[in-house]
Parts: sequence; structure tokens; C-alpha cells
Amino acid sequence: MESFDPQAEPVALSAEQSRFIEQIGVYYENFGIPRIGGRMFGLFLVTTNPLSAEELAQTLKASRSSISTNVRGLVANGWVEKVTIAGDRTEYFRLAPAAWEQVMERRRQSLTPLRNMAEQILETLPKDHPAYGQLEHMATWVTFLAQHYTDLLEVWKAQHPRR
Amino acid sequence: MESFDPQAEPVALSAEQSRFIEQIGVYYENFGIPRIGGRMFGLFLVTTNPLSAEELAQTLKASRSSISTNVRGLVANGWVEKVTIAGDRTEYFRLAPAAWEQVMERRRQSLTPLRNMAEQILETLPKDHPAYGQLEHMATWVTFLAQHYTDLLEVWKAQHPRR
DNA sequence: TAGTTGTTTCTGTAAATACTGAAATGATCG
DNA sequence: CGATCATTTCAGTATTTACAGAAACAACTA
Repeated sequence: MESFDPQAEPVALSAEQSRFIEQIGVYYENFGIPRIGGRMFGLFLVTTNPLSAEELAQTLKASRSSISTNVRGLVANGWVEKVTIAGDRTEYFRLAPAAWEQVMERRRQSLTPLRNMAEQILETLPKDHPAYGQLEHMATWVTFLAQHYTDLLEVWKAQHPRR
Repeated sequence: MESFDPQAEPVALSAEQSRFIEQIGVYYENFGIPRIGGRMFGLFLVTTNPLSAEELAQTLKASRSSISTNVRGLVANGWVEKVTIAGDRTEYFRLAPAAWEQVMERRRQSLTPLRNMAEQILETLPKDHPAYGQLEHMATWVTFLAQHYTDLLEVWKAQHPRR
């Protein structure tokens, strides 16, 4: 009963912040993330208060349904986290503290199918097949990369321990 | 005059190779690469002979125009390279020897705009702005990542010197 | 239980993208 | 300079995808 939240106002943004949000939006759009999703991420980067879906919708001038689907993606990828407040049934969202590590972790995991494909095809080929060498090379690369991603994350986490 | 190349035949592929090509196609489709482009890449992975556009078209059952546009992308990204033969006006293509390194290198370069965005917005914010810390964190992460990509590539190249 | 509010799902539409076949361009050869 | 052949560009079509608004659903509250 305490939050009477008359109409959920949009977040006040400076011109620079708005520009940043749009830039982040198009940047991630190039990586296949829907524009609204990218903008949301940008918004979370330049603000710290957890935001409700309604605030997101108003601030980004997008529909509630788009916010709903896009926020789900961001949460699923570990970029954003849901925050709740006792006695308030609205859900709020904010940048996940480990967002960047998560991006990396996801990327590492996406290497697994690639490695599997390489290994599977290698099993079917005779060792003297002309392409054997380059497929082996591919498998080696993917393994190398996955290992280094793991190492890299460990170094980062050591340098930036979770408070 | 010497190559009379009656009709450019499709590459003969085993069932496993065909399956591999399709798998690679859908894998890279998830990363925003057109299906035909991904299939071409897969084809180059399981073959070694340079292939003409006509052979690619026939083998992958795609139009010449699609091959043209997609091969351009693969070459631009350094995944595939063009090969020519004296006295033959057809162009051939094959997997670039440094394809995997190139993937990494591209990724590293794509971090630059992200770093720029972070640094630019930081310049406009007072140090006590609530989001200052997390934007600094972002900039640190991107820098860290770019540096480690560079290192990683160096290690790889040392281990796999170009013959 | 009825009413209120927050969230998701559904349905349709607009926009973007991939792809093809045909036309245009370019390059080489007689 | 034609003629031939390889490649690219163009124009149209089909498919996919993002998005919005409305309906459905869920969770709480009086």
C-alpha cells in the first residue's frame, strides 16, 4: 500500500546519456540484439536505480510488450537482473553486477558446439583425407580459445573480486 | 584456352561432410551470418581444393548471385581467400590459412567503439555521478579484454607459426 | 470474491534481410 | 573490335524479425 506510484515517470536523461543509449543500441544491433534490447542495456549502463518495466517503456518510448520480451532476453543472458522490493509487487531491473563476465562466459560456452562438430567430422574422416589437417587445426583452435577464455575470466575475477 | 571446363561439376561430398556443412551453416546463422555464407565456410572447412563460384553454386545449390555476395563477405572478414591461376580467368576461393586468427582479430577490433563510447560518456559525467563507477568498470573491462585478445593471439601465433 | 494492478502472451503489421533470376558490367581472346 | 565467359549489380519476392496494442493471465488486496 505504500507505493502509490501515480504514473511511473520516465527517467530523466541528459543529452549525453540519451546519445550513449542510442549508440549502445546500434552497436549491439550489429551483433544481432534487437534495438530495444540494446537500448535497455545502454540505459542500465548510465543509471543505477533499478527500473520498472513501466519506467523502461516510458523512458525508451517502447511498448510494454517489447520491454517484456527484451528484458527476458537480457536477464536470460545474465546482463540484467531482477530486483524486488518487499511490499511492492512491481518488478525492477538493473545491470547485473557480473554482466561483463557473463558475456564472456556465454561466448565460451558457445564454442562447445563448434568443437563437437569438428571432432565429429574428424572421426568420420581417414587421417590422410586432404582436409584432415585443417579440421584438426580448427579443433585445436577452438580448444585453445575456450581454455584461454576460462583463464582470462579467472584473472579478471581475481582482479575484480565481487564485493 | 586450355581449360574448357565444360560445366563445372559440384564437389562430391560424403553424407558426413554434407551434414557438417549444414551444421556449420546453422551455427553461424545464430551469429548473424547468412545461411549460405555459413555453408560456404563449412564447405571450405571440409575441402582443400580452391573452388570457383560456379562450383560453390552447384555444390551448395545456391544462385551465383548469392555466392557472389556471400563470398565477398567471407573474404572481407578474412575467412576465405581468393586464388587465381595464370591463364585461367576464373577466380577460385579457399579457406584462408589465418581464418581463425582473423575471427579473433575482428572481434578485438570491434571492442574499440565500445571503449570509445564508455570513455566519451565518462568525460561528460561528474565523478560523483551514481553511474560513474559502473561505466568506469565497463571501460576497464573492455580494455582488459582487448589486451588479452592481443596476448592470446600472440601466444597462438607462436605455437602455430605460419609455414 | 470482485476489483485492481503488474506482466506475459497472442495476433497482426511494418520493416529488414536473404535469396533468386535477369540484366549489366568487366575482362580476355580471336 | 566483336564474341565469349566470369562476375557483379539490380529488381522483385519470400521469409524472417521486431514491434505495438489488445487480450489473457497472475498475483495481490480490500
